[in-house]
Amino acid sequence: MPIHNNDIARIFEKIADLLEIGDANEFRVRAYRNAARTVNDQPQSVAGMREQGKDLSDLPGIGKDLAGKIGEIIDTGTLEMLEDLEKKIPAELTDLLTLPQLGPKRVATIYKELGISSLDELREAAANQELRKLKGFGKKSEEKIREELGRHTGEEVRTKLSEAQQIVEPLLSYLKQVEGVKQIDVAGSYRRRKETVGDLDILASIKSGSPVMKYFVNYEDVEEVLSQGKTKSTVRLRGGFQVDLRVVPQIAYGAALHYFTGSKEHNVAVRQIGVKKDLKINEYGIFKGKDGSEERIAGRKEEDVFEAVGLDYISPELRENHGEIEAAKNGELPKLITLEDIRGDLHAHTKETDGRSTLEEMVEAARNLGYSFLAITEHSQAVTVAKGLDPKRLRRQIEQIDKINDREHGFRIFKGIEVDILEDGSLDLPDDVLKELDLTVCSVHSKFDLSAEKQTERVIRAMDNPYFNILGHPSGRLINERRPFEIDLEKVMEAARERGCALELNAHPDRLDLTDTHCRMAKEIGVKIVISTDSHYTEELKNMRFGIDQARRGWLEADDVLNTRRTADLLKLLKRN
DNA sequence: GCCGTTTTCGGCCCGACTGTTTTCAGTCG
Repeated sequence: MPIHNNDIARIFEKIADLLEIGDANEFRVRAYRNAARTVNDQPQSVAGMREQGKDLSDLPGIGKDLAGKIGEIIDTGTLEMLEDLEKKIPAELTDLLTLPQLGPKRVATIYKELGISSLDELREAAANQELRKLKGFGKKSEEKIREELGRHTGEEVRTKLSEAQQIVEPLLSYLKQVEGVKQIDVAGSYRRRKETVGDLDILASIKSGSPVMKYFVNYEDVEEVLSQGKTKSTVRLRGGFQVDLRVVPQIAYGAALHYFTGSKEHNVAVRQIGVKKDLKINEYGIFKGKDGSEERIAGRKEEDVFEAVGLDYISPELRENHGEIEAAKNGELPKLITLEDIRGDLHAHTKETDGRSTLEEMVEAARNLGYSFLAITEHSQAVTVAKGLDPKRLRRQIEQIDKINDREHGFRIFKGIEVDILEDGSLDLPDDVLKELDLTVCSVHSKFDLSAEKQTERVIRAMDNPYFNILGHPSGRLINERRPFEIDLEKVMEAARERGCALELNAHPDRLDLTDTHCRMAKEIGVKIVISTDSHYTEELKNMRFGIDQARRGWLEADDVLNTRRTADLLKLLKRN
């Protein structure tokens, strides 16, 4: 069985949890967590890297010891150290850590004093009022734990960015209207435009006496106030979404915005540079000098933070400590793509198949977005549930588009198709109809369960067809719903570059397929990307924004993306020889 | 357990809020 990066990461996380419950050195614990993150963030399989003879201890936070442990996991599927740990501390105890209120210290107490190691036992003990007798616990803690056990599902839920946006926007405009609110922003992973967000961090600066905290905890969607202070409150909204509001003085707003935007790893790295320059950086500003004689030197603007440590301004999307700090130091940050760079959309459906808008409506909507082109790419015949097009119906659509194009000025409808890649790697429509099109989006919609080797072969064989232009939603994943299918995207990207094919970054917020790390891999390999919405009705064309977010997280520039080109240049690029 | 132009030992980011305390530990981000 191949060992995936997240198999390794999970083992390291488990070790970190168990070590922490066992009261190990906190930095040793952190080393395991860092390693888990590093491994998870690799776009390539770490097992594959090792097979190619790469030295894993070159990876950040992986030293000789952890490189050896990774090797052991790859070879044996497990780790002796973990098994030894589990002999001393029940592995189940880590389930208890998933409850808010319970950290390693209290879990250890519960285990030592009451012999409890599972959620069920904990539920019983809470019901029998045994927890409140423990040192460091009381009636309130016990009640909270009981409550949390009631709602506990066992799985971490991260909300899709698009859903978070629907929650944030009304809340933000509500808070903006409160008297004395000067500045307000959403920070955290939402501001970094991560594809999913855990909870929301809102930051505000106010005139003294502003009742913003009171308004916040009384917002109509608040289900429970989890904590409330002068500068920080936390609430849970109906539906379970957790929101923090932090209030900081205007003079520290920039420092706080940087601090709360994160990521944590990025912040730590920036602070470390600060420490070397004898600077203390926290959410209140940037301070020079030793304890006791500190002098604030900046913090009003976010730019101040970067300037103080000698870095170019780093866009929130890049702040993951994935090399952006080094790039900023050397003036080598990418000039990230923006929504304004996009000249059109290359993946859209209409009523003719499974869409909900007509061709004319889609074209009008695209024009209203300021686009110069829109590709109509219906499903092909294999996708029967979507009434996919056979050659005859596709030819009829081609004629229809030609007619509209004849009377359109300054706008071009591209004749396209989203053609299925069949199991044997052939395309679902014959070449003699594909050659009449401006472009093809080629997608896998069936046989998701092939081995990585077979799936990779299937897709690359499809690319051998000279009419293959763009690989649609390359991994097939649906966020929180369907895992990506097994495929070696590195090989696929190399094959695509050699053949002059592009990969789609599907901008639909449920897909966002490619991931940010894969976008970056594409850039490094030198294969071009197309950002498309896969719209099924006019309103969805606006999802381009989420694709741009993801592309920026993947370090993409306008030049890396084909649908930033002028119509004529793009048509030329799409012709393969 | 990692890391290094303060380099092989000794650091490793730092503050708010809560509950249980009676001056602070634990949790969280």
